[in-house]
Amino acid sequence: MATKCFNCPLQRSDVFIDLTKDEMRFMQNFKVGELEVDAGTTLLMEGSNSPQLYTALRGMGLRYKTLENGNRQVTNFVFPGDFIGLQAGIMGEMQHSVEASSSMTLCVFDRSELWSFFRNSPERAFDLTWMAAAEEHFLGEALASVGQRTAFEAIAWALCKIMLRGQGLGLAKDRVMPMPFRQQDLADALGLSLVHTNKTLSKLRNRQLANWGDDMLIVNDLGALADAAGMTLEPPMKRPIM
Amino acid sequence: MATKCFNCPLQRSDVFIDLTKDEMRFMQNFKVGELEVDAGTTLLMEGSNSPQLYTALRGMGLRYKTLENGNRQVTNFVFPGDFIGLQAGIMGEMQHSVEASSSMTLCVFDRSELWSFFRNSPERAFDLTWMAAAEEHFLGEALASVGQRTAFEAIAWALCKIMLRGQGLGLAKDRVMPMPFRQQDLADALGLSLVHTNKTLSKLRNRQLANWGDDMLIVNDLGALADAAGMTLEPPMKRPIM
DNA sequence: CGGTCGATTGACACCTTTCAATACGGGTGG
DNA sequence: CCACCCGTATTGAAAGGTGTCAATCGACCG
Repeated sequence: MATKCFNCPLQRSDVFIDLTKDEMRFMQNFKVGELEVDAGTTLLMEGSNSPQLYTALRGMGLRYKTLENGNRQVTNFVFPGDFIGLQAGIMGEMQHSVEASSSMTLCVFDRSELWSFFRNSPERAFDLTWMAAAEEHFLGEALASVGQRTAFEAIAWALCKIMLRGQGLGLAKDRVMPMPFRQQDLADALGLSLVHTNKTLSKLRNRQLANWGDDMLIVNDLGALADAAGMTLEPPMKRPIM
Repeated sequence: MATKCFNCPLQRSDVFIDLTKDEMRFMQNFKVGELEVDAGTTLLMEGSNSPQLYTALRGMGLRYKTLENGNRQVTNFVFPGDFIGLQAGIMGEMQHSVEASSSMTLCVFDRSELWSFFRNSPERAFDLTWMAAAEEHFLGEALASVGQRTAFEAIAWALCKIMLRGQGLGLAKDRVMPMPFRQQDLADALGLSLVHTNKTLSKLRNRQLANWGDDMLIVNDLGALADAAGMTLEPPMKRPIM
């Protein structure tokens, strides 16, 4: 039985902007169902023209591109509240693939209705643009990390970002949060080799900055980790949710 | 004397979607003036909350972020038709700086009017989202280049991208186009050192793939350059213009 | 004509990749 | 119940791409 929007568990998290009653009704109308997938499932393929859009409700995943030479670039990690398929909705087709890293629950929307956002709900249309701009912002930061940071700093940066998102969503209990990704995923996100990623992770572990293993990430001192990354900790902005 | 929108020189280029008469009127109303700047001028600063938005009419520039350690990451090059300030308009403040690399002419809009796009012109609001999604797409590609390509491939990729944009805009006459950037700019865009960038550029020159010097970029065989980059040449999508 | 900025080049250090091998846990079939 | 296999994590050694340091050069400019 699909969750009703006015009962959306994500709305309880305070990182999301509360929907008005009108918006809630509008979204409920837009929602066509719910999807449960196993870990490893590909949700959207690069180049696909999916008729469906999703909002992640539970679980985690990855966005990635595959290059001509077969290399893979992970462009972002997917967390609850993330909107999936915006590019397909706006530009016609996905520019990257999306895959589930853990089992996931997703809210399913009908892409053909996307236009009605712009016609009938300027606020929701604005939120859509906000999300695209936020993703642009994140990719800019990721680019700066991959381009300008050392492997050690980059990995610290990534783990810090992930922990911050987990905390905002209430996924992190007592400095520990689930992290169902593989080391290869992180390596592909930062443009590093698997071997070097592994060795750098153990260096972070030795220095007691971060401990990732058994699908769990433990960070005792987020400030120290941020220092190691050469970044400044900023409270995440409140964001809209679809 | 400011250019009138219905006389916009960019509309003559066929990479841009034609504006309808209504949209043209709407934009003309939104436009508050024209700005002429010298090379080296900073148009927007990271963190700033500028009351003005721009569309580049002539000239080129760069978008970049500055890291805590002082390193600079160039996130994109600015060409005519690019919209500048969208992030400030949507998210409240700029997440990157924008600087002119050559002298530039810019169309100036009033940021406070941005909301009227969503309220009064769903089509224009959609185009705004389209642009944000396109920038997201580009940053994903750039991330993949920096992360997964060798220095040689990455530079070939970047020069190829630049040449393609120049051709689309009619800036490239007979395989030659103006390129007012410094080698340091390209190095900062690709996460490479200046020295290595310089040596790689001369390698491209020796192999007759690309010749960049004296603010001019010459590419005789774009296909060969794309091959060297390990990328597939795709005709650029038609895009909206603000 | 000295001074600055960008481009160029050589030598050397080192961070990161690649290659290879081992270990460990979970699933599967005999 | 136990071999066997597969995916993932881990570790060591060696090769190599890229960064850093330093010096030179040409063009432009006050």
